[in-house]
Amino acid sequence: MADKNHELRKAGLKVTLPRVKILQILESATDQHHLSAEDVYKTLLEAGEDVGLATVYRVLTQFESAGLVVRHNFDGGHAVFELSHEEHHDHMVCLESGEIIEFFDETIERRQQEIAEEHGYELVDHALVLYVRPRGSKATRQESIKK
Amino acid sequence: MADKNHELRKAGLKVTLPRVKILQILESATDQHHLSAEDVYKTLLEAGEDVGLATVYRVLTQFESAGLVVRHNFDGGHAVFELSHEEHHDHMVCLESGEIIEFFDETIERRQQEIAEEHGYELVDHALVLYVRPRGSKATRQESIKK
DNA sequence: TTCTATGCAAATTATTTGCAGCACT
DNA sequence: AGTGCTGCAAATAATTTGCATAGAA
Repeated sequence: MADKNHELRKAGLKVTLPRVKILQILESATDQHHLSAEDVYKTLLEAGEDVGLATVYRVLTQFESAGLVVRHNFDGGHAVFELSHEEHHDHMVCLESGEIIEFFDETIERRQQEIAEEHGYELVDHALVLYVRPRGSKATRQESIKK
Repeated sequence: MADKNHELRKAGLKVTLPRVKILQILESATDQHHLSAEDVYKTLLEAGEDVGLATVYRVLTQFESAGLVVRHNFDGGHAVFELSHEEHHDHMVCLESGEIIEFFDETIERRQQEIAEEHGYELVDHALVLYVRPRGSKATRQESIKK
């Protein structure tokens, strides 16, 4: 736990209850570690914490700047945040269950790099999301999960 | 032009002035054919047309359902629309100029397909955006264009 | 005439900001 | 006391919806 606090200090953020709690929530979200600000907020309320939604947004944004979390703008209006792993990865979203699967592919990574260069650019970042459905399902892109 | 009207009819949409105008705007946006609803709205106003912003959103959404346009949720809050080309392509966004470059890469397309399958899924759609900067530039992901 | 489509204003959703009070140094 | 942090409410930004009327078939 001194560990976690250190992460915050290192980021130039004071160790406060909301920040520690939010970090905990992000860490303990094992099954689905992509949470929206609203998700985090609800979890806090359920835990009996008295934290405002505005603070959740502020803290998540600070964490993002500090590199502690990554913000994703998948389709569907709201952003989701995940604790930043050391290793980069992309995402696959199941249109039927809303489940998010992570993957990493060396070939794709390399090609992206090359493509940017071929066009005279330098690759800074990228966002790749595969929208998929279980084999045989009829789920379409339109009916994306609103969750 | 009977051509365009036919496109609309084929989509089950009546040929009305707002729809025809919006289609024209999308077609004539040669240099940068990725327009936000607001962009389209402004262009209409400049052209002296009396069309409401709500209608622009409604029409663009209808066009999307009809497959006439594609909606992209790049970072930065607002969606952009482009006339759907027959051939699929992905996008590269220059963090410095905001310019959007299109590209297509067979290797990446194939790998995406394979990856979905390896995980037991069927690929329905995907979104790939490369955020790039001119060689030597210092532009970062954070300061993305707000345009 | 019969619906569909549109304009306008009000409603929503996601997120940000202003501000007065509290906390820690 | 000083500066950072927080909750709450009000402010934005993007997009959607309700409703009475104008327009296409």
